[in-house]
Amino acid sequence: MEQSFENKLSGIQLNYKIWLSDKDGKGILGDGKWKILKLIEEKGSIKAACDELGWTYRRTWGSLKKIETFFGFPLLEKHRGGNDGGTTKLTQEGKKFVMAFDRFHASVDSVIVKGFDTLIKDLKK
Amino acid sequence: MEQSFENKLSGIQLNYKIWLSDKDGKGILGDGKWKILKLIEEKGSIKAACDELGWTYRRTWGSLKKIETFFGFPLLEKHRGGNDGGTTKLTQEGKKFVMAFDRFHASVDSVIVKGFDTLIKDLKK
DNA sequence: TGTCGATATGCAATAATAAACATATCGTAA
DNA sequence: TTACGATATGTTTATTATTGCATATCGACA
Repeated sequence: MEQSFENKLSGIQLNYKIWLSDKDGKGILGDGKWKILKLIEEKGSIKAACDELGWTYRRTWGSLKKIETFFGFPLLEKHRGGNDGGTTKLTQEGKKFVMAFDRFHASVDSVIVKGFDTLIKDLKK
Repeated sequence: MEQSFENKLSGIQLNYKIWLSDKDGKGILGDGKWKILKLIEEKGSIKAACDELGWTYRRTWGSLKKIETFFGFPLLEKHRGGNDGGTTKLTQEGKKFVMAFDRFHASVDSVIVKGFDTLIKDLKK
C-alpha cells in the first residue's frame, strides 16, 4: 500500500460553510438563506426561487421565518393575491443584508481557495 | 418595530466549518477529525481524547475509519493490549496531514474573522 | 364576483445523524 | 496465565432534519 497522499489529492475537494447565529447557535442565517434571498429578488417570488434551486417551498418558508424572527423585522416584502398569485421582493434592510454578505464572501472566498491550494501542495511534499 | 440591524448585531455570532471531501461529498475529513487527531496525539489514546471532548468512542472510531478508508493508509498507529489497554499515536502521514491543516486554518481564520467584523460594520451603516 | 397562483401554515411521514448499548479482541505486566 | 483497559465492531434506539401532503388565505383582474 502506498503510504503517500499523492495519488489521492486530485480526488479531494474543498467545502466550507459560513453562517451567523444567535448566542445559542440558533436562529441561523447562512449561505443557503443568502442564496435564496438573492434569487427571490431576482425572480420576484419565493416559489420561483424554490423551483430554481429545487427546494421545497415549505422548508424555504420556514427558513425565511426564522431569519425574520431573529431580526424582528422583515427582510422581504411579500404580497399575496393578484392574477399572478403574489410577489416577493427584498426590503431595504434585506438588500443591505444581502449586499453585506456579498462583500463578506467576496473577501474570504479567494483566501480560502488559496489556502486550500497551499494545503494540497503541503501534502505533496 | 425598529427597522434596523443595530440592536441585534451584538447578539450575532460567526460560525464556519471547512472540510475536505471526495468528489461525492463523502469521506469527509474536517475540523472535528482534525481536532481529535491532535488530541489523540497529545493524550496518547483515542479514548482519552474522546473523554476530553465528550464524544462517544463509537462515533469517533467510525470517523477515524472513514478518513483512513479514504486515504487507503493509516494516519494513526494503534496498539491494543498491555496493562494500559492500548495506545494510539499519529503516523508520519498523520502528522503531516495535521500540520498541513494547521497551516491552512492559520491562514484563513484571521481573514474570516476580519471579514465578519467588516460585515457587522456594514450592517451598522 | 369568481378564478388563479403565490403566500402562509399545520401536521404526518420519512430520512439522515447521532447516541446508546452490547461484546469481542488484544497483549503486556503483575 | 489472568486481569485490565483500550481498541474494534455490530446492533439498536433517539434525536433531529427534511420531505411530503393538505389546506387556508389573499387580492388584482377578467
